[in-house]
Amino acid sequence: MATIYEVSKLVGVSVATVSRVINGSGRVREETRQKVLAAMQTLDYQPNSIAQSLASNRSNCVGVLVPEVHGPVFGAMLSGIEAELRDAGKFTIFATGHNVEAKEREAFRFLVNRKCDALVMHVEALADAFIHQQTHQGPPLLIMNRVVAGLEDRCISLDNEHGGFAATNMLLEMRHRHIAYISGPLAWGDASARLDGHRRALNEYGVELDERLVIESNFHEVGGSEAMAELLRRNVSFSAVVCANDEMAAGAMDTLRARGLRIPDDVSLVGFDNAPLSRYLYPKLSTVNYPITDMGRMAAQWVLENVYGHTGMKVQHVFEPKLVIRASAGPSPA
Amino acid sequence: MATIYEVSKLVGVSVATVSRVINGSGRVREETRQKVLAAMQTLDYQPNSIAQSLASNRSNCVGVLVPEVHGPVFGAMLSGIEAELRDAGKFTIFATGHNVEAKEREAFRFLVNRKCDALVMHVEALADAFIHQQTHQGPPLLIMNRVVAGLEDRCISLDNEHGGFAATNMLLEMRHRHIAYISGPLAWGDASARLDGHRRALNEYGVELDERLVIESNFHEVGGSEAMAELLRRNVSFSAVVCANDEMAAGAMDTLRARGLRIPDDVSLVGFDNAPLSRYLYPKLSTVNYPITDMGRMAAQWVLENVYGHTGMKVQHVFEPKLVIRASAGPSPA
DNA sequence: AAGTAAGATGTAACCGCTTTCATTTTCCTT
DNA sequence: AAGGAAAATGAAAGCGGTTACATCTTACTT
Repeated sequence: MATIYEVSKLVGVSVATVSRVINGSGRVREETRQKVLAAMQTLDYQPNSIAQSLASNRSNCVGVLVPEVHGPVFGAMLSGIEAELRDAGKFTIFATGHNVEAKEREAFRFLVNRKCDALVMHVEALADAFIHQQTHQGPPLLIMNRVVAGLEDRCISLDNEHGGFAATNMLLEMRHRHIAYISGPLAWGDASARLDGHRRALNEYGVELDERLVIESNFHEVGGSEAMAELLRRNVSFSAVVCANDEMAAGAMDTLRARGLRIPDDVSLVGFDNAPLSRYLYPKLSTVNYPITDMGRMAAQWVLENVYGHTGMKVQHVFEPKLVIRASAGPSPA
Repeated sequence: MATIYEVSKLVGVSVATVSRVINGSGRVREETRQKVLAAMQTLDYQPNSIAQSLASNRSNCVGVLVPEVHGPVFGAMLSGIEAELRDAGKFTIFATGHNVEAKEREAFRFLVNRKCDALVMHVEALADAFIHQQTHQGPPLLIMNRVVAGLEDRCISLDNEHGGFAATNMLLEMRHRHIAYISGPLAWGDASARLDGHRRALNEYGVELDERLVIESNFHEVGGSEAMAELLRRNVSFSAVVCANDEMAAGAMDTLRARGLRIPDDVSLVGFDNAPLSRYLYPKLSTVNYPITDMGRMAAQWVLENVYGHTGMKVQHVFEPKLVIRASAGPSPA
């Protein structure tokens, strides 16, 4: 593969000049520029990006740290980030942390080591303190889906509380008054914020929350299924259930159906995330849209603006979730 | 951040020695090694991987070129690749090609440019000729989900024909004789291989294929839905349908339900891929498992063995799909 | 036409590491 | 104790770019 040196020799200029035309930096006479460009063509020259990185101390790589690569949420997020960055000629490297502190730490080091110019992180286990500390060294950090106090301008998140509110509010408007809630792990910020929204909605309607109708689960299908079974076992009547994500709603739906309960005739069901699966369920699941691809794209824009000096990016830090109304929720029979 | 130079100064040896202990290359007296290790600790030294790459002409990056980042198939594949590579301390960079030639070409250049040590590609639009040509230059290529003549040992693929056979065979064993088939774009190798399997199964049972029961669609949900509508319009009776992927099966299911047809009582349905959504459908979809995560992992192992000289990897080039029997297919009513 | 500032280009140090080859040490062998 | 092979280490030349600074050209200005 041709090097910058060969190009410079072919044109009869110094490597500095070639470098200038490659980067559009400094001034080069138009005539020279054309000659260099032509030589690059003939030699099929491509700058060695590793060498560029070493010399310029900039890798053109953005690291993305997610719990998992696949799955509706992270896949979509990665997708948004990659699309936006690649349009800008930047590379995306990723690593997974599985929401386990040790792994998140390791993945973090892994990416920092690679001299990523910035890191977009969706981490659950790493403490705020760790994040704060890292902002004083190493690459700029952008935190997804979590608000770290004092670093709000480096966070992109969903207004989970509002989403939880909207879900429950819709059911209340449909005259449901006995609404169960299957939550995610309350140690996680998003799960507890969603539940807070649920609480507020009930409160605004003057409906008292029956704690027996709230169950903490794990965001997984099986968890939702078991939670629903437990809910039925408690023998406290309810006409609707809010699940803190769609997967748990899928599990809950399974259990309801197995017990011969009809949806939405006997029980209305609302999920959260608007994951692809929500459209595949039968009946199709009413849910709260989580614009994760857009948020990924926004993360990329933040990086482009704050790290690569692009301008004209309008970064939005908090996204409002919107209701997606489908068939799984209907008016209260009572 | 500390450099190798500072470490060498602290210990009082040359950078060459430090480099040797970092890489475990060459011989270093145990005592010296310990001192170097200690110094690395105190300085919190981390080798600059960019510099390592430049000097060693090895980036420790593997490029992955997929049509999309998200979605059940590619997400899972990426996941398998990343997990395996990271355990080996390698980085994964990815880019998307959207099955469009120009984009695949661009993504390819993008990754090659980054000096990836190897490329794992799931491409549809790039011609065999292009791939052949690239094997003579640039990084080693591994092709996913496609068999390029003459490069079989650089391909990892699913035996799609066998999968198609298995799906139809199961229905035949359930005494179905009028089996419709909704195919993917026949220009794509996997789609046509699956249909070939269908043909062979019918043939082995001595059932003649009615061409009116075969429809070419696009692998998408809406396509499956429309294809099913068209199938019903043709007014050729059938008691079962094989869909070349689960998404189309989901669409087909929608249409069937809208027409008041019961599954599997009136029509049995079989999908392909065993994507997550297949479990969410109602009734749960019988399908053919596509072990894509394993295949991704295998791709990574191929790279580790053939590029990074790891040994003991057992690379399997062709994977056998297996039936996943669920509720959407039952015995023929006739 | 001389003086000068801006423009264009070149020189060479440097980025942080790997690796070849030469040199020095160590440890046997006899 | 001398000789020599093997082991350990060091010196220095890259890897392919970027960039500060120096130098040489141009094009004005008066």
